[in-house]
Amino acid sequence: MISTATDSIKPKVATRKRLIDATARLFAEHGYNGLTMRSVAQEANANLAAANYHFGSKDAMVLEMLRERIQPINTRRMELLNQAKSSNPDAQLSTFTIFHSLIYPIGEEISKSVKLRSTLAQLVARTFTEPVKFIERMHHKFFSQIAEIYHRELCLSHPQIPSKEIYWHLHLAVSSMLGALAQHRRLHDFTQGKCKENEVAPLIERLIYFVTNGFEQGINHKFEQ
Amino acid sequence: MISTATDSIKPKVATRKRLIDATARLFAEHGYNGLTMRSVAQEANANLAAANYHFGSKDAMVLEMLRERIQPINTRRMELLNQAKSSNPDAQLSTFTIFHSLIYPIGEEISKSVKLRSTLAQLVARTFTEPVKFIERMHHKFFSQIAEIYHRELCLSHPQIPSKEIYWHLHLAVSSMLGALAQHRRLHDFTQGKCKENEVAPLIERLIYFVTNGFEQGINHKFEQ
DNA sequence: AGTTTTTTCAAACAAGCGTTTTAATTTCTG
DNA sequence: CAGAAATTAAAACGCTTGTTTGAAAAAACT
Repeated sequence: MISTATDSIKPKVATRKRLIDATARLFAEHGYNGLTMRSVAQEANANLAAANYHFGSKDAMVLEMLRERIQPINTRRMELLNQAKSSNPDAQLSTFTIFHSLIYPIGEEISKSVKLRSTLAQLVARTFTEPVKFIERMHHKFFSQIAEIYHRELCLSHPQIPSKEIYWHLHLAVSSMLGALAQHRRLHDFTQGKCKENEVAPLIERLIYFVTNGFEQGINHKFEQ
Repeated sequence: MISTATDSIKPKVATRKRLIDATARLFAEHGYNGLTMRSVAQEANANLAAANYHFGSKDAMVLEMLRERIQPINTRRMELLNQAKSSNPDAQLSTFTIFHSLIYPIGEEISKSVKLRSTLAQLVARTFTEPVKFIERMHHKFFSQIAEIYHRELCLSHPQIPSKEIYWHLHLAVSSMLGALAQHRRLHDFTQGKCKENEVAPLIERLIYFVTNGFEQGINHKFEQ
């Protein structure tokens, strides 16, 4: 299992990568319960037992796939956020800048690979809607900390707004982002063909403005309680 | 199967209702594939064969449950919309009024029954994210026509905005609504306990404002292409 | 080279799935 | 009340699921 001279765990085999890719595609399309070890093996041109050999179990395989797909997005988010902060160390970040750093990396990742195009949006979204227990735990581990980071950043930018109100509207903003990703594949049908699914950039651009405006107007509105 | 004197199909039995209720709860919690005939039977205190006897198949049972749960919401939407139009026959509807009629009925239905509270939001949302084919078809049949109605209404209220741009932002608004419903059960965790899940009214109220503002500001922004 | 480790492969396992069957029971009807 | 219809119940049907096994093949290493 250990490769050459380096002591890093790097199995170098192509089968493993093919399995991960197949897992990503099938998980995005059919969800956790709809993904079967046999379908993954077939899609990856691998033997049925290969998946269990490389990952140990179906759970472990799906988790590893999610880790590999989601980690780069979160890394990029922190990059953009820190970049914006360091370019203007004393000023507050604008709401737009904050949400841009949250949403834009997803668009980048979707556009990066044509093969992933109609897949990644749904993959990310599905991690939030899948009812399987262990995926919920994983989601908590992966996303709760960056949610806290964004909440803190938004509080700094809007010192006059109560923390709880920031929470409410950050929740709405994140929910909108996920909803838009999840529904993206329906865009063509929904709009009677007027908007094309492969228009990723226009969607991301409008989405960033949408949540920015919803957030900014919302926190300044007087709600009861 | 036919009851008393009326020739309407009304099986009068309580078992059928218990099965539908159990189906709704388990579908919302575990999705289509995670819902099993045996779990439904157990949850409903019925025999395994009862579900097949009453509905013929798992598919038919789930479809019937969805029909019974979603129909009232759509009916109420049309009620509110027509009510607003007839109270001011000559004036255009405000964006807020339109989205209020779209979103508010869901809050009503959620609050109506305490038992359904944490269920209906996720149930509606799940019909949009479930990857199962026949649910997608059903979804199309149920929602595409009312999507058209709302698109037409928004075009009437914003005659200067191109139809396509209305489509883009209606898509974002609907996606936000669904995302918020799907993520609602995570609200408590997400906000570190600051916002409670059982606060349905505050969520619905903020959601209506959120999408209204996102929509109105968005359609007036100059996007490329 | 030979030997050890890693990877593939076909076959089988028990468990859970939706559905069907057949009989017992309840409920309605005349 | 008797007979018919509707409903419930238990058991079994094939089929698919994730996982395991043990031998064959490939790759790596000294």
